[in-house]
Amino acid sequence: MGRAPCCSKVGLHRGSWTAREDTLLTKYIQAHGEGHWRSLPKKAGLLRCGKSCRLRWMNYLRPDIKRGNITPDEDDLIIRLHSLLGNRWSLIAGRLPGRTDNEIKNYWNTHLSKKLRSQGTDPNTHKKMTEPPEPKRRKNTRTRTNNGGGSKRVKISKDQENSNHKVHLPKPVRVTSLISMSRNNSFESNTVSGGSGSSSGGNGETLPWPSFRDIRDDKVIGVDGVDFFIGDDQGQDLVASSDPESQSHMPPTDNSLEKLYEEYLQLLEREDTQVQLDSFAESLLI
DNA sequence: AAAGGTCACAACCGCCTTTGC
DNA sequence: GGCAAAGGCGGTTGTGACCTT
Repeated sequence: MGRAPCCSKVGLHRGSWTAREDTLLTKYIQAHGEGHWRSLPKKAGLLRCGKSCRLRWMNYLRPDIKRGNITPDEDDLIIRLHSLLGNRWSLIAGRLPGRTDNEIKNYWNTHLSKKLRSQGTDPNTHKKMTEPPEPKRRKNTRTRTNNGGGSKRVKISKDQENSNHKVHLPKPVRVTSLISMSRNNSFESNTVSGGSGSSSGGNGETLPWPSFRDIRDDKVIGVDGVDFFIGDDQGQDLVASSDPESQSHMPPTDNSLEKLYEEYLQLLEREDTQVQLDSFAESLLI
């Protein structure tokens, strides 16, 4: 039996959010905090589905969202993480402070998958494709202006595209300060094909990634002396964040990720890969 | 200048997981 | 243990700006 919809859709607004709706939602969350999404729209005076409110907040209105370019470093990290985690966008986003899963997912679909293909790499398997990449379709020199609404463009010259430096003008920051917010991320699944059954999950290939346990309780796990912070790290780049305690919750450095990734790759190259990876995974568990 | 195509991204949808009773 | 509500996730779609012809 199917579940009832999260809310009655009769009479609810859909589509793009207006500035007024954003303001209402922001002010309500400033006053009452996140959560109780189902009842939130009514209390906040919004004619929106609770899920829509949550999505709008998580992907756009949160103050800790990093606006602007995805840096080459982030670019590289996304590719690496995707090779390990597959289409687990929330997990990937969890390692990129200030970035949302939706943003990374979109960025992957529109930029990185094409980039990998152009390099002769299958974006699903991250393996070299036997066939040469399809000839490039015409490439636009286009203008993008991003003022926060819908799809706007920012000018990208051909030189910029070739040099792989995309230009994303900062999206407007609508909120200056808020009560501390955190996202719950979970590392509960250890396979790419696992998790949501509805997910096509890339190639369905099982990746022996360690089962990072639920990270709602912040944990630090160590591998060969390298500690990995597992937990709420979203506040790292918060401009408005002045909470020293939250600042102590630092995400892993790129170096630690690099090290973990290198170790993972080494295991993949060994003959007894599965056994090694299993023990590798176990070593990450507390 | 107009039409059609392309692209990027916000938002939606449906399913799964977690939580509380 | 079973059920329902709530939260969360990933895939997909809709929209509008920009580009090419």
